[in-house]
Amino acid sequence: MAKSQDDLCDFRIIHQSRIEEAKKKVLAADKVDQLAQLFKVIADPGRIKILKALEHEEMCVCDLAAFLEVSESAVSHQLRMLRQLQLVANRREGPVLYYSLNKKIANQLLDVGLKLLEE
Amino acid sequence: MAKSQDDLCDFRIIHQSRIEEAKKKVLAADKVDQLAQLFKVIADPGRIKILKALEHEEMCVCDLAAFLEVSESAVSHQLRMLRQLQLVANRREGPVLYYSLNKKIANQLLDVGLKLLEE
DNA sequence: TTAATATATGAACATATGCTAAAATGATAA
DNA sequence: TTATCATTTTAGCATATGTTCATATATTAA
Repeated sequence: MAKSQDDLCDFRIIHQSRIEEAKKKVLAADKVDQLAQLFKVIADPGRIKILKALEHEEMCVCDLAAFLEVSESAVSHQLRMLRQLQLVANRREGPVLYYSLNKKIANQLLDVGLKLLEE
Repeated sequence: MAKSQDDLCDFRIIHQSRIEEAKKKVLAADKVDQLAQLFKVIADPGRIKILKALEHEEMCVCDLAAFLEVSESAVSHQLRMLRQLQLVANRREGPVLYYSLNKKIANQLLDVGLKLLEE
């Protein structure tokens, strides 16, 4: 992992030392990508409303569709994203799937976001 | 704001009471949209790296471009988004703009996100 | 003033995202 | 078995996003 002037060919460098410092302290690339993915999943009004609604009690897909006033298919797509990151989990009761929060810290994320908006 | 069966025409309702509860407790629509916008801005590997880099010290556009290994124009576009939400601020010294964090709580958001990924 | 530097902006393009519609799955009841 | 219900999945399309390239702005130096 040699550092040389050659690495810099394309950039005007004003503060080489700051760049080195930043590179030393940067998060691992896969962590950054996972973080971005997480925020991308939360960055949607519908999915935010789902997380907030499930804070109170579990709900089935059909309930959530009525609550959000969108199609069940659309809700199902959104739930899949939340499921992939394990932010929600489901429980089957006959043909009905009940969704609930799987990571309370996800809603903490929403709360910190709200606090930021107030500042 | 009358509630009647007519409101339900498009949905099969399984748990009417849960839907009512969720509607009562839902965040204001504009808050939800602002939150989504905030997370959207943070939901990008480049912008996450910028916020993390600025945690240590202020940097100019050219430094950030070298650090991220993308064009200065691309960085500038990303900085604009961060600026619009006032997550970063800049200070001019001659022709050079130095960017710094404007809301530390933004990086708290990243930390909570990282914690969530560990769970 | 002109030229050079640092950054910002606008337009255009490629990719990603989120919805709808239709078909597929899984569970239950007849 | 067949039929039905709740949900998921696939495909297609419209919109959103992020980058590049070219141009514009702001500051400084000559």
